[in-house]
Amino acid sequence: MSHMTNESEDGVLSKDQPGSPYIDEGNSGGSPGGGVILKKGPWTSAEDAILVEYVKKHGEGNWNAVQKHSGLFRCGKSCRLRWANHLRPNLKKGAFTADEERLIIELHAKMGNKWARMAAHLPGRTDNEIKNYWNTRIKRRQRAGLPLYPPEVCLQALQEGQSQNTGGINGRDNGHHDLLQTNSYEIADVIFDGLNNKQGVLPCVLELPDISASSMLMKGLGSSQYCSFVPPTMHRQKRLRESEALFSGYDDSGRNGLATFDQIQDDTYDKIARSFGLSFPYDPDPTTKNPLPFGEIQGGHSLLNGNFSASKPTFGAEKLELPSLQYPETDLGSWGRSSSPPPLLESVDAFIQSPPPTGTVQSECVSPRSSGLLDALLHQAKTMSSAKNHSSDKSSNSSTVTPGDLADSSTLNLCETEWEDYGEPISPLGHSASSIFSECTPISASGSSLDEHPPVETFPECNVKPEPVDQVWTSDGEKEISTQLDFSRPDALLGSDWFEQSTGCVKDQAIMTDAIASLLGDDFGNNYKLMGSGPSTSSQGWGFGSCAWNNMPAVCQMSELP
DNA sequence: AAAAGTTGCAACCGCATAGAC
DNA sequence: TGTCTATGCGGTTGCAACTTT
Repeated sequence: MSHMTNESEDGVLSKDQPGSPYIDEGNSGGSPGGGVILKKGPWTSAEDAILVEYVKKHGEGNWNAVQKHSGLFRCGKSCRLRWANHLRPNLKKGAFTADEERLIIELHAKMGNKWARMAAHLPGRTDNEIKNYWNTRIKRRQRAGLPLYPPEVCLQALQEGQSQNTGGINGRDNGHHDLLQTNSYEIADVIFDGLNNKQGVLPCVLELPDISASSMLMKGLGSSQYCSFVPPTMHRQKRLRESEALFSGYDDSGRNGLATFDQIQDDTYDKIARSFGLSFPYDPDPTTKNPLPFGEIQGGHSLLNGNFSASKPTFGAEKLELPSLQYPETDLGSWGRSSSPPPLLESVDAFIQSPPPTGTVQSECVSPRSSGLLDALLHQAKTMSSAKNHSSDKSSNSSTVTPGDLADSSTLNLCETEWEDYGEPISPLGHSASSIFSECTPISASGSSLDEHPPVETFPECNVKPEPVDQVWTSDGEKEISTQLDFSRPDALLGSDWFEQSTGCVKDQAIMTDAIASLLGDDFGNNYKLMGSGPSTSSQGWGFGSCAWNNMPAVCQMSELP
């Protein structure tokens, strides 16, 4: 959309008209004091022409000289912005393509709000354009109750992160190169997206002295972006429309599964979520209360702008980084090469192999602040795993509470408090992340698949009544997910072949199980009892897993023990 | 049909930072 | 070392277009 409404009014000062700068009456601004009054507001085509001409002659840069030499009454900053965002040659106009969208998502998962860096990967696109797109996307997805990142992105980050363990710290440098070839938004998108969003579970956010990962969680997962419910005040019709719009945003024939799944996920949400007994804003019952999702900041404008405003209170977090996987070129000394993303997992692995002395857990587990959300989650999960392992080792010998324990406890207490604060002591879902991960392989190995009913496990305390979903997803007639899937058993999904294929869960199960188990920690388990069952490695824990692995079908349910 | 509300985008501002001088 | 300039970024605003009431 253009704001060039004053085409007749050039808004430029002819070089032979010194001393009488044009000031757009409707957009007058500039500095009233001393010197030239600079024009603000929309650029006119005449101004554009002047700027283009100037750049042709003098090249880019030295923008403050533009005003002096061209007669443009625009500040250098404005000139630079105009040039960079609109006049620069080779700029790509029009809507983002599917591949570009996917790339943006992927890049954002890795970089966070590093728009310029993202733009570098998108030839012809500007940082501002990407930022606007992202903010718009966030708004749409929030309103539609969708997660910010497609699960595939999370999983890819996960896999990449883990591959770093063996592939070296440069493993992710090339992460974006194959983004455009990524064509794997498959059913997991539906399932995970749906589960994630509708469950709106983020009861627990780790709060470590180092705010990196936790802040990301606070601002990312903790925000409605990740645990988003549509505000209850939104009209259903509007939400539906927005969902349609959202879907249409991915609607592009020939596109991969991302479009397909995004297109149907709202319906799928309904089905899946209802099968979990979830209540979410689509509930037509006006009496239904939709408590704010965890992390939802009431009135938080930051949520709308999608930038996770650090200035907004987020569970007490201070000025925070965004939920990004930012890995600036600087400040990576401890991580090795500056050009590489922080080798989270290497570090964690090393950490696990060489547990720090008690009491140094947190300080030694400083999350690379430059890392992104997903990496941060990984990092935190594994860090906690290591910490827990260590502390549990110690606890076998002594009941001494270590600082690390204290941190965990406080964190978990926080979680508990937040559960209570939000008046939702019961997770809408019914399985623990740990159990999910722990069951991943066995179920797969035992042949549980989407084509068969998973064994109906007993969930003695489970409030969720399984409800068969008629059809989860159908795509081009090739991959039809069984209608018999018991979504109260997300492990059925996890154990399925497609899940294994799409997530690589089995491969990394041991690591993840351990990490998640730690996240679900024993401390937390003291307060909450896992409602699910299964050979969980941390059967008494709850909570963070389903949030940290927001895009995992971590299905948890908890109830507060007396 | 009109008013009110919403959305998307261009553009701006303030601040932080890097690099040149 | 300090200053200046360019750049990047988060946040915000204004407005036309669009949608809803």
